[in-house]
Amino acid sequence: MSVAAQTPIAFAKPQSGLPDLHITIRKLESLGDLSAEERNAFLDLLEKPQRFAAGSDIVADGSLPTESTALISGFACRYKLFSGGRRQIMSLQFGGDITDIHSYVLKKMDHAVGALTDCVIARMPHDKVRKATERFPNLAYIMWRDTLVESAIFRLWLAGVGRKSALSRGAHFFCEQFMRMEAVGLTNGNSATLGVTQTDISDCLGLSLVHTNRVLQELRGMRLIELKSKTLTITDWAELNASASLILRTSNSGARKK
Amino acid sequence: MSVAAQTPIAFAKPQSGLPDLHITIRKLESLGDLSAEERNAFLDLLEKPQRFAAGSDIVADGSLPTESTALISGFACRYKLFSGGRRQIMSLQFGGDITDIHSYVLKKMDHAVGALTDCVIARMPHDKVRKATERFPNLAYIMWRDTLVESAIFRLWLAGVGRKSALSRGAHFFCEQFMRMEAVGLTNGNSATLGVTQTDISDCLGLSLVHTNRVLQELRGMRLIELKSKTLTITDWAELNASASLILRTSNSGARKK
DNA sequence: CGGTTGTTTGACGCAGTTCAAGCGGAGTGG
DNA sequence: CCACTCCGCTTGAACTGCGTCAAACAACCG
Repeated sequence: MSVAAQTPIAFAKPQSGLPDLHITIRKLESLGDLSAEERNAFLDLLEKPQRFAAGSDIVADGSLPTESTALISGFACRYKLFSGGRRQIMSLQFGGDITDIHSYVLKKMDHAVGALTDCVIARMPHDKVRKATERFPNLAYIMWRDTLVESAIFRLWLAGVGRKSALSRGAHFFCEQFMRMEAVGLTNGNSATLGVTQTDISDCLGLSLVHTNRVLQELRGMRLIELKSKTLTITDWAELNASASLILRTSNSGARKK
Repeated sequence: MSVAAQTPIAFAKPQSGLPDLHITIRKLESLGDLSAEERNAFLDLLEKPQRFAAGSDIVADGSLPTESTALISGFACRYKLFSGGRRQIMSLQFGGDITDIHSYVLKKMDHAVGALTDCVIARMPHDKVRKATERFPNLAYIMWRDTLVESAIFRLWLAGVGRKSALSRGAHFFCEQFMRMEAVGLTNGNSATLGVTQTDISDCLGLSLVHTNRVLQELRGMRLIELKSKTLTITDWAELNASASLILRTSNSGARKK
């Protein structure tokens, strides 16, 4: 994850095998309505797709990008690396996610974006973004919305890591990923391809790998999910949801009882 | 914290004892430059200040506010309440903070904002916000920046709760609050008034009250901070900072060692 | 000065971590 | 087609940071 193994393949060849850029539009339209003009303006922002190898950084921590990035296919994550190699993943990203509008507004990255699987991305130069949002304020508004939704997800994760049991967090994680993937058409019935390892999941949940494995086994044992060879199936949505909000972890938190 | 004890005092009397609304401008200007026109336009958004009693909700979880809120004085927090009375605080807020531009963009609150001490707030009706941001796009841009900075803070907290020891988290917490308060002029040398209880801090850190108390004692014992009767003094800034990034908690996280 | 809210201390328990080792599948080279 | 090697998954056993329980103390306030 430390070495950027960027592979800016020149896609002279036709779109063969290349995922559809329109997944970004599906994502934006899940946040608000777009006119045909706005759709085209957004697609015009996207430059020629590039491939990134699993394990490489798409955006480095501390960098000052001059472009934002849309993820077209594959799985990436926002993460922060600590001394001793400890990693906390702050969000999972997949097709349609814009991985760093932040850099357009905040300039400097306070975390890295890494490819968990092989990824295809499309860059969006900041100056083109500025022009487009000036011409179509609604685009800026929808991107703002996007960052706020992500912010809400951070709050949920924070609350979970802070106050929920490992099992609840796991249940929540699968609910969330499945719903987000469904919104951009990456699911198939009750199943979806979740191309991440248990190691990655443990860094999402703030758990050790060993304990994450045990949580997964418990969720499987409860017949709430199936997860093998990267295929996630939600077996019992209602119960999974219920487990996600259960707080098994005890804590004499200070919230006033009254 | 559950019952809204709003006290919309009619401030017919002069501003006597009322804190200065300009603290909101200091906050915004810490994020970007404002023209005199923009400053005035923003101040015009603010309605007559209201008082909220400690323990009451300024914005309720799940509500659909038609106004955003600027905190003028006092301490508030974003929080989420779980079954069994467990609470996770997602951020501390004080003078100058805009507690819910979210509601302007996202409509529905996914968390509550509660007053930890007596507070004075000023509402900003959404329709006035819309007009002002249409007229002054830079205002919208700066508010977007504000939400993104907050988002970055959420990520830091998440990483801390997920992967750092209790002591590190505590050290980080005091660093962050002090720096943020300094940015709006709420500090006095190395000291600041932090009007929150240890119970509140424990819900920020995702720790139990008892353990939070022990962390505080350790930080005091290390001569990094002093904290009594609501006055926080940073005794050794460099060491406090160093402790904040130390990861004492062990974890066989999956981040690739290589 | 009594009631209420916030802080501190001690003893004990457990959820989750660490250490260590074995297993299976997928590639890769001979 | 087998041998070798990663890499990811699983399991067991011991350990510990932090939570829970319980109780006393301190500070504030009308």
